[in-house]
Amino acid sequence: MQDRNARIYAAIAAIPPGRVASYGAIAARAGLPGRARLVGRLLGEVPDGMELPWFRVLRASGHVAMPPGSRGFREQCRRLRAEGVEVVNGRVPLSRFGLDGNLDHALWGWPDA
DNA sequence: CACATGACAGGGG
DNA sequence: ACCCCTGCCATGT
Repeated sequence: MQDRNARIYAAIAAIPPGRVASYGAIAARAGLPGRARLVGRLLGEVPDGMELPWFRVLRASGHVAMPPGSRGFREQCRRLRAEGVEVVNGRVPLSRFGLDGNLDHALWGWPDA
């Protein structure tokens, strides 16, 4: 059970800077296909201080998942732009920055393939 | 124990 | 491209 969370965190930590991934993609890479919601629930409970690139996780549509205008929303957009990711109206062009759905899988440098 | 909720996703209209 | 509905599943009432 706890091991499950660890794998999800690992999947998120593996997203290269300047790129983004969807909740579903993270769940899949963590060996939990179809459990995107689980990933979202976990991100909502990331203990302060835990170092994790949570801001690189978006909806499958490329949208930032938090309520537009909310504190977290702005924080996420800010951090993404800080590393060169383009955010337009709370949305990121997955065609260019997305890790899933493209030919960029080679960039996921983790232990499987 | 039944029911509502949620940082989700995919398919259809 | 947007809205709605359905499938999912852990938590909280």
